[in-house]
Amino acid sequence: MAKRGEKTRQKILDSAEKLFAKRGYHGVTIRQITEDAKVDTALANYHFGSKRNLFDAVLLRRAEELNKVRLEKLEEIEAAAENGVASLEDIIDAFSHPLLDRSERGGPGWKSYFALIAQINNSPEWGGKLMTEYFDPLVRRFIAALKRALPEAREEDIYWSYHFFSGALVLTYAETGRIDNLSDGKVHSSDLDAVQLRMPPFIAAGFRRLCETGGAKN
Amino acid sequence: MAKRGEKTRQKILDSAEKLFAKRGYHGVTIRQITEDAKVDTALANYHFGSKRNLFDAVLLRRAEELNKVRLEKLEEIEAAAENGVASLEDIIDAFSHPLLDRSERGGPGWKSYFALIAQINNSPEWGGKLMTEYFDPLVRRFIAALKRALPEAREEDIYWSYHFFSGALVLTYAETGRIDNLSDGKVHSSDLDAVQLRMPPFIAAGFRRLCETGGAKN
DNA sequence: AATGAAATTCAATGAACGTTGAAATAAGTT
DNA sequence: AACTTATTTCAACGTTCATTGAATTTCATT
Repeated sequence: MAKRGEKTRQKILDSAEKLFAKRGYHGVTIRQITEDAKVDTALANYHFGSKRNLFDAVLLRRAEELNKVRLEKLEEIEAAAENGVASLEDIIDAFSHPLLDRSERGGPGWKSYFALIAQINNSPEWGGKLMTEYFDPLVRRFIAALKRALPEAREEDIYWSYHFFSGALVLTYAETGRIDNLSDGKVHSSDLDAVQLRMPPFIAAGFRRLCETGGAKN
Repeated sequence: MAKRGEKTRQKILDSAEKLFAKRGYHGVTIRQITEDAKVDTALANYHFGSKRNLFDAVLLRRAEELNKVRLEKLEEIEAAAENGVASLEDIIDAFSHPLLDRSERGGPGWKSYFALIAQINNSPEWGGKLMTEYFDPLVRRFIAALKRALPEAREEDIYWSYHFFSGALVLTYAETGRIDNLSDGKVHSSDLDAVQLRMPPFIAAGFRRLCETGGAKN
């Protein structure tokens, strides 16, 4: 049974997740993490080997569940479609709903996790490499579904459309509060239910405009 | 004449911009910056007071030009429209083109600057506060134009649509190379001309779907 | 050439960094 | 209860951090 130090491990992971999300990898020290977790400083290195390994462990912990549930959702809607080809709106929802739902209702750990992913995603230091490492297979599976939903589309238009979609989604779960300021409180970045309502139609319309009607030329 | 130390100041700003863009505020040291700029370590503090002030100076240097040219472009297209109401596509282009154009053709300094903005934008540490500080007045002006272009829209739909637009744009000039990986080289994140062609139709279609046709309910 | 302010160099500050090895403690196995 | 291994504690390692004060150099103006 590998359970003696498991509680400590999880406490360190929780604190690391929270603090990395707030200030980024370089903005947080091992001492801050272990102090927040109320464990000895040396335990972070004992359990994870190095600060960098701890960072990877934080990312990996929730990535697996996330990839699993998103894939299941995609397969589900494809199975429900009579011809096996899911609708654009359903694909977009299957891609984004598991994320927004966990950020909204999964507890503070999930919220921190997504805030961290949002930072990593837009940084040249981690963006290309880490995101590819953790999420590439799943994204490729979704892009295949998108291609089937838009059989006439040119490949580049699919990729750019996905890119726009991805940017909109990532900024959403970054939850920086910027839109709260801009709208003078009329809209709240934490209202992810409002996003779940609006993202599929918005993004699907963009996809169709770009991928169905000859795209950029019109 | 305030020019004796100006060359040094600019060299420090250039190196700071480059390195902050690569590794973020906390991931860069004053020593790395001054070494890259080939000036003495103490000069960063002499000219800028503190590391944090240097960071702000980097952000401010190009923000002013950026806000100026984007506002001019918006006023230009509004003046050209017969009723003073610019088209959705034109507004979107006026908002994004000055950024993408400078990132593509403005030299490495501009490219670094946008990469830095992309990181800041998605981080809770800086995102809400700094972006608001440097870009709020301009964005509010654009949102006013969007409201005129979509007179029947509900305000929340405008804000959320702008939010999606903003996320797509920011990820674009982050240029993390992720889409290069995903597309196996069929699409390049550095090909901002391809984005300029596709972003206005994609985003405009999303706006219309959300803001014209009753939005989320359909 | 002399003056004085601005700019630069140099050396050093105390604080904080990630990491480590040895000692102490806790828990599972015999 | 004795033994063994995993975990935790404690103190310290050497390095690097942002910042600073004093000395030196540079340069425009006399």
